[in-house]
Amino acid sequence: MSEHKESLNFIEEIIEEDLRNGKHDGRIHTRFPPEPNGYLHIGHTKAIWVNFGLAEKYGGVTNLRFDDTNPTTEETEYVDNIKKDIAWLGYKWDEREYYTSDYFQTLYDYAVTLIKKDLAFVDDSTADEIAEQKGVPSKPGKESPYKTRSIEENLKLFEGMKNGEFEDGSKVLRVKVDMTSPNMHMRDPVIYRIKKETHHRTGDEWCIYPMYDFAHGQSDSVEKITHSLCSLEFIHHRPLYNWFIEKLEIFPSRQIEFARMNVSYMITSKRKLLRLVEGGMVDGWNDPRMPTISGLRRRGYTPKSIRDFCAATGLAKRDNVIEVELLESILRNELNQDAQRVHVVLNPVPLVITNYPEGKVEMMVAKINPMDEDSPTREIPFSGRLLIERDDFMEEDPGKKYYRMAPGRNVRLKNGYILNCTGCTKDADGNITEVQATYYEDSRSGSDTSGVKPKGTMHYVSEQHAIEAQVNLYDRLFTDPTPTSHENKDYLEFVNPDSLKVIEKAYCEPYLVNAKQDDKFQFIRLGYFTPDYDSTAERLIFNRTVSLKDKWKKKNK
RNA sequence: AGACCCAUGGUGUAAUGGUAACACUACGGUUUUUGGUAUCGUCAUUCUAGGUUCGAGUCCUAGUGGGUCUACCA
Repeated sequence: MSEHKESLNFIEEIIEEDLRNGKHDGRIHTRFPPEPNGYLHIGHTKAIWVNFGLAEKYGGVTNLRFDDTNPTTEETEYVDNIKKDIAWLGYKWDEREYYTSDYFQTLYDYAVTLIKKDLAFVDDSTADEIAEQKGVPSKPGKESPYKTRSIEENLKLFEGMKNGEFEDGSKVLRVKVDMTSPNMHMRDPVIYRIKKETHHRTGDEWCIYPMYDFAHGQSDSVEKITHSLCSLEFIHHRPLYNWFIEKLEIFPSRQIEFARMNVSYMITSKRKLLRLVEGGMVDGWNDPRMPTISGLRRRGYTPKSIRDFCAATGLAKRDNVIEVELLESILRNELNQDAQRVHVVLNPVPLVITNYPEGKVEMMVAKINPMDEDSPTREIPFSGRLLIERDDFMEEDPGKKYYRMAPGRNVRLKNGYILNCTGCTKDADGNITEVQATYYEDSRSGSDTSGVKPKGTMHYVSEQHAIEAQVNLYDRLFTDPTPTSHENKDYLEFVNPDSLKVIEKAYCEPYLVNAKQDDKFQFIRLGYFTPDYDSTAERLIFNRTVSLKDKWKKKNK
């Protein structure tokens, strides 16, 4: 038996080595630390997958921690949405729901410790002055004139800051690291600032708030996080992260950075997404075209498809733009297995079967999901007057590569009969108002003895039995794979004007009256659809999740 | 400009010093009562130049290219 070695990503290798060395007694503990100031999007799913997924794989656990150190931007509403999104993705944090704001007292005490060790000082410089002191990376910075304050004075002033004795912006607490470091984050970074604002959880209890660098790593330590997995843009913070662990002598969590995931035709900048929402280009943060988790959910994406996508795209440190086609492929793959098949006609033209007995109705029995051996069946009404897609008929036969209806052509109706097209009727403007055909009586689906072998198969609905629905045809939001990468062009110029096409009246087979929220359908030959949040039994609304692959359409482009 | 990170088909990820693999895309077949699915095939002198080695995508050096950082945001 040969040992098949599973290939590991670089973080799994680190974890396995730690496990081999018995580090932290073999404990794996990660965290996902969103700031509750916006909605989660496709990019966040990677970080969620990494932190939750890796802990799960190695028998560890993951904390959900809200990094709420900035009262200006954070709101409880976001907390609730973030929890909903993560739960929907299928990850559990049980009772491990934490808030950095829970540690405000601990963090304050840590700061006092640093002051006592003469490693922190209160600085009266303005933000501009501090920036000036830090200078540029290529030249050493200048020391703050306040850096020489005594420990006692610093202690007193910091307490004063805490007690609200000073105005916003008048003082900050800084740590004494290294003003000559080429790493700007090491140039005596600010760790506390005054903000007399109401915090979503601590209210007015505090008026000083720790900065990211003095909150994140320390929270990791407090929670005994073993592996703090974050995206590459934090790599320059790591020396500081480790500096605090060393100086504070706290639990040595380890920060490991990976490349964030970018997806073509999507953007993830909060600010840029906000412009779409505010500009009315989309219908809110959960518009089915948005890359937000709530948008993807409304669009009909499944949690599994998103998790599988994260897994399929791997983990590394190089910049990447993953083609949406991969996401769509994974999605289609899942939906193909699970979706209920139905007949829906989006752009109808009546089809009259001239030799079909007047008033006759037959019920065609069809599998709901042909991919499933034991699929239950449904009944599709068939009659002499049907609706078919306008695109499925051509008055002039375009040649032998064409498989659909044209005068003289045979074509199979899925779950129906084989037809021979005889012609069409047009109105005064030349628009086709009706297509005519005859049917082969012995060609019924399932008991076809006609011997006729048509090349094409089409879907239909019986006109008198059809139910109406609104159908939203969503397409990608941008016409360019990387809309924000163009120096001279605003990304809004690439907003796809055809990203939504609303079909007010589509015609569905009766089976769809029972469509429920979260149901996944394949409209045969058209694509995958799911009921919109606003869909009701009285007024059905379907969103297109993704179209079917269509070689024919592609060929004819 | 300095420091840091990165460099494998169109895209993404593998190959853990032993002759480039997998998935997606694209293109071309076969099958098919969804132009879907399934299935078969085609698409790379591993950024460049030196070096170490019997042997280098992998290790070393230099170069080139791309990214990141220079917030009282996270």
